[in-house]
Amino acid sequence: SSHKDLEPGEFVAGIRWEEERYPEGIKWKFLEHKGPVFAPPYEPLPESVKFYYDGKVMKLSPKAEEVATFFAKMLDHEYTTKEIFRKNFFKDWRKEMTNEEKNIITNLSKCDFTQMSQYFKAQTEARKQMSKEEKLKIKEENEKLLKEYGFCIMDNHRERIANFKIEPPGLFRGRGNHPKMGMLKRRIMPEDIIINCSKDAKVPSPPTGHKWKEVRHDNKVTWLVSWTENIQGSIKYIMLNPSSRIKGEKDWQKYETARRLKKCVDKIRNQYREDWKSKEMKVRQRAVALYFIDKLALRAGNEKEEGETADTVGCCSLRVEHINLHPELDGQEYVVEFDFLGKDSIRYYNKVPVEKRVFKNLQLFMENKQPEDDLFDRLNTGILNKHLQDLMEGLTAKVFRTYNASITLQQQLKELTAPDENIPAKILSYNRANRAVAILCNHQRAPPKTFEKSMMNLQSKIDAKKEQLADARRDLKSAKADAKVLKDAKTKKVVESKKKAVQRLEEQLMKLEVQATDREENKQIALGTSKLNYLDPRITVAWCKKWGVPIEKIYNKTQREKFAWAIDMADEDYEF
DNA sequence: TGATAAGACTCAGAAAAGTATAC
DNA sequence: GGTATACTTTTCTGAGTCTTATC
Repeated sequence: SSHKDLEPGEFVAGIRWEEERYPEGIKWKFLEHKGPVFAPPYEPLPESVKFYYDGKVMKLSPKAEEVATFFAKMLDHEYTTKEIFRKNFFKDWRKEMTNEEKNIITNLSKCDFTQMSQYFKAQTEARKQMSKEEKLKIKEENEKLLKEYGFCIMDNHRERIANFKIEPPGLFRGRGNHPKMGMLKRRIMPEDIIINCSKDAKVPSPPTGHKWKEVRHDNKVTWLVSWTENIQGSIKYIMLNPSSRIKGEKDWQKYETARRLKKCVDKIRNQYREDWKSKEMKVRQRAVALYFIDKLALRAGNEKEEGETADTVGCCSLRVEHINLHPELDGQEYVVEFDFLGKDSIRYYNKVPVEKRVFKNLQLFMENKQPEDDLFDRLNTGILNKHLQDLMEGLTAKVFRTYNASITLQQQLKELTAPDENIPAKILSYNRANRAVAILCNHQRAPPKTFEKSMMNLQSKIDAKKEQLADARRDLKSAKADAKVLKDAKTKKVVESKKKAVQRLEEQLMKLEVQATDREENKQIALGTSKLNYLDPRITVAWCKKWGVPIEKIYNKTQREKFAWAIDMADEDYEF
């Protein structure tokens, strides 16, 4: 099928993600589902598991006990030692205590949760030791639950729901230095739940003895269920899986917007370079910020309410303290040194040579400011995006990330793929291209705990393989010598088989070495996020087709489901 | 009407669960 | 051939972006 140049939503018979157009803003006509699955009720601890306060056994009321178990389960984790975590936890825990408990338990440090903690560890261990039959039984129950609650009907399709289970109560763990860490995430009840479905659908029934907060029929949104969470007061949603029509189509649209940017990006770049010279400070700031977003793939950087979240920034919210200007550094002129915490408190550290004009502008923006002042004091994401909207319909700051990620993949694949390499080497090239994007987008991960060890294991495998290969070569050599003397069919055959053995070992060795390189280069880099969210999957599909690499080598089952639209659509000459 | 808050959606890495491989 | 370990996939839910509603 060659309909690669269709616009999103354009009609092609028989292909589900191109099936139907809706009027502006309408997301569906029919929606029916069974509602959410609630967290299992709290099971009180056995009598034998004791809690001690100030060295003395103390029986806790069920509510206080439940919250105590949340803490006990996290005892091994670093954040139970953090001041803020402990303070927040203790404050919320006390709210769940009876008056009597409140009078006794006044100091968290005097609480001894070790028995609880050991009890849960033993339970985890027991779960691992379960018999095959018991494990199978649990698996079957999960499948039954998925079958009943994990799907919905949206228009003419049965679609997988992403998160049909309600988040269980527990202690909030933010990322980085979150001021609310340790607070109690309360149990969500049917009375908190808003159900969204179509008027002609069967409304899901709430658990016996309960009522929904509300049932609404809003086909301008895609969610099925929502509730308000108690830590930040924000709304949580149950939505569809990425394999669904509604998500797939949106994903496609995202990449089409990025492709439209490709057509006008040169013009936009010229424009912001002009704007570096503007008389208006606001315009200059906008132009420098946009330059960063384009060149460095920074996020937009919305304002955040102070004290409500970890202190992280994006481009527009950068502060003076986050950059350092070096007129000269390591033989390069006009270097900007970035050091700040971005989304999820992941550190962004980069030394970037910039154009003189950008450098001079930054000096100007920083004049007479304190470290904690905004670098771009005349700019925010609203102003920036409004400007971008004028440059291209649908253009916002994040489109630059998508565009630069995808174009980088395409370029890198072109550059790195050697036509006569074998499949494993091709896959290494793909991973390297993917890695270039992950580095651009600053997608990092904590090095795996067993990284050093697993590297050493791999190295010893390589060494062993090298020895095998040396042996095989020696054998081949002596077989050849024999053949030279004897010249009979039998010895010739032996030479052939020894040759094959050497070849096979060479291939195996090469595969291992490739694996080692790949793993080493990947130590602190997370490839998943870019693969899933930034790279136009059609580039990958085309590359696989062009070089005969099976798509399964690049995308696993879930990823193939998510990118089904692209796998169907792109042929080998697709260009982003 | 424009600033702000609420709402809806995408994107994020850690951890748990599942599977393959080594021993 | 069974079990421990390593590696991969899935789940989880927090943290962003951007749009829409509200005062």
